[in-house]
Amino acid sequence: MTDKIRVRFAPSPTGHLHIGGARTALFNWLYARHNNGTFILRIEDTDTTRSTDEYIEAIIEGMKWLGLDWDEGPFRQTDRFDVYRNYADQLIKEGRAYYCYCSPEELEARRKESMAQGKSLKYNGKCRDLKGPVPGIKPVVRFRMPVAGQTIVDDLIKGMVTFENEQLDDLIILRSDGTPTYNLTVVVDDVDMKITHVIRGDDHLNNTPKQIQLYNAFGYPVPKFAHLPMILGSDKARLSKRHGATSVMAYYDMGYLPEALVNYLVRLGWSYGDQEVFTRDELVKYFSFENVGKAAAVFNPEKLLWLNSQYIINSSTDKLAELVIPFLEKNGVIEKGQGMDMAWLSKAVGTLKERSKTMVELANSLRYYIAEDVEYNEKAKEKFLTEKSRDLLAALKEALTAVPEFSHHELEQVFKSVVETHGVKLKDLAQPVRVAMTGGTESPGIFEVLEVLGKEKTVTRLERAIKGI
RNA sequence: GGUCCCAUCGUCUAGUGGCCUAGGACGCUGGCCUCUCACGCCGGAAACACGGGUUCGAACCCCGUUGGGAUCACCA
Repeated sequence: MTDKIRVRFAPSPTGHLHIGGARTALFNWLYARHNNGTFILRIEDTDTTRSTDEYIEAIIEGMKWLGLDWDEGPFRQTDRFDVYRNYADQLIKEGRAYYCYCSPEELEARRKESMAQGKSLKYNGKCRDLKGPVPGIKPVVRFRMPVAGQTIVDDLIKGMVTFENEQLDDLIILRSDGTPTYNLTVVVDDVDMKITHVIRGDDHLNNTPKQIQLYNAFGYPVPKFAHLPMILGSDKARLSKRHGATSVMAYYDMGYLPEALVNYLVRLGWSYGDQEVFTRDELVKYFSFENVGKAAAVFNPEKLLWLNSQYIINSSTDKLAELVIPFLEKNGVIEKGQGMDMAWLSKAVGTLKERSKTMVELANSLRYYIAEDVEYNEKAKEKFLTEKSRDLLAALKEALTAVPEFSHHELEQVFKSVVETHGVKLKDLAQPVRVAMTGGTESPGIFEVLEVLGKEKTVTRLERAIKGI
């Protein structure tokens, strides 16, 4: 029996859950679920000046929408300051950490100088061997890094990565106000929460050897690491607001299904042969770090859009009908809280789902089914609502009023006979009717449209079209 | 600048020394289907960054070059 796998997603609440964070969370979640492990949510809010409760809520909202459920937490680091203090005190007592009285200005000046001389920017160790305190200055606490030897990170994705210890900086673990910094809190928490695998973005790879030294100092076993490659924008720079929407919930607003985003994100860096579309169960079943690539990936909105359209096509019309309601309220097609005939809506959605790439598109197309009247596209009206089509439309209206049942089959018969008696092609009738019904030239099959619309609306719209010619 | 990471079509990727004349997907594009638009189906253009090795044989292994990225905070 091996130990149970425990992983965590540890966002800092200084912004919404963004695409990169969501993917990190997703890979953690997948690894936990694949191995029947435990997924922990930990909020790293030690930067009290930038962290807010609103962002914590936003992150939780995003995770819930994506269906990334956690087993423990959310824990907040601000609730655990005394824990970190104890660990830091222990290091000071053992001489593995020391007080540093250098001022931020002094440090900054030294960094600039090092930069100018082309040297590494690490701390020069000025306060390393200070005998007593410097009066009048509140010191920070620095961790004493080993100055010789190497630290090797054994990474599940990158392989063995070797760092020279002399490159490692004496990092600050306690600020001058006594609050702990990131490098202390992650290690302490990962130790405390018995994290077995640290899965995070590879922007943390350079921090890892320093953290390993901290684990060593505390005498704890080092967890396994997996550093995921970054997500880039189309210009190959790290994905940011400049590249468009980066907040996960912005994708909800744009009409994306969470399953599609999840599928897209997991394929950014991970693959399973040639398969492109996965169910969530398949993802959990197949996931492995062996199939995670090492190279950074460019975020490609077109492919996400295609995946979304696939998920819409493959979703049941009942589900889609439920999901589209908020979008109909938002675009003003229905009133908030207005009752809907869900069976009918579901049928309407069925005619539209394979031509809607997003829920927003679906909701917009639904307008001509639901609204009392349609607005003509000027060009469409000009081209198809003509003298020539007036008689056809009139004949159709006549024939339709006699039809008892508005079914696909019945409607097809009626159209056929009208077309035949007038010696025209189906398209000569279908397009004008389409404009009369939807206002435009693109829509589902005309028989489907009429079936959903029903007799009353169909006849009314035909009359209006004829009158308008 | 120091350190670290990375490198297959425009993009996401398959490929783990012979199955590669390099496969799939998005996008682009030609056609079919057809009452329009989609969906779907069939076809096309499109890549191993470069240079050295190793080997009978290299997209795959090694070295270098080039190019990209990350990081070097009293941020996380």
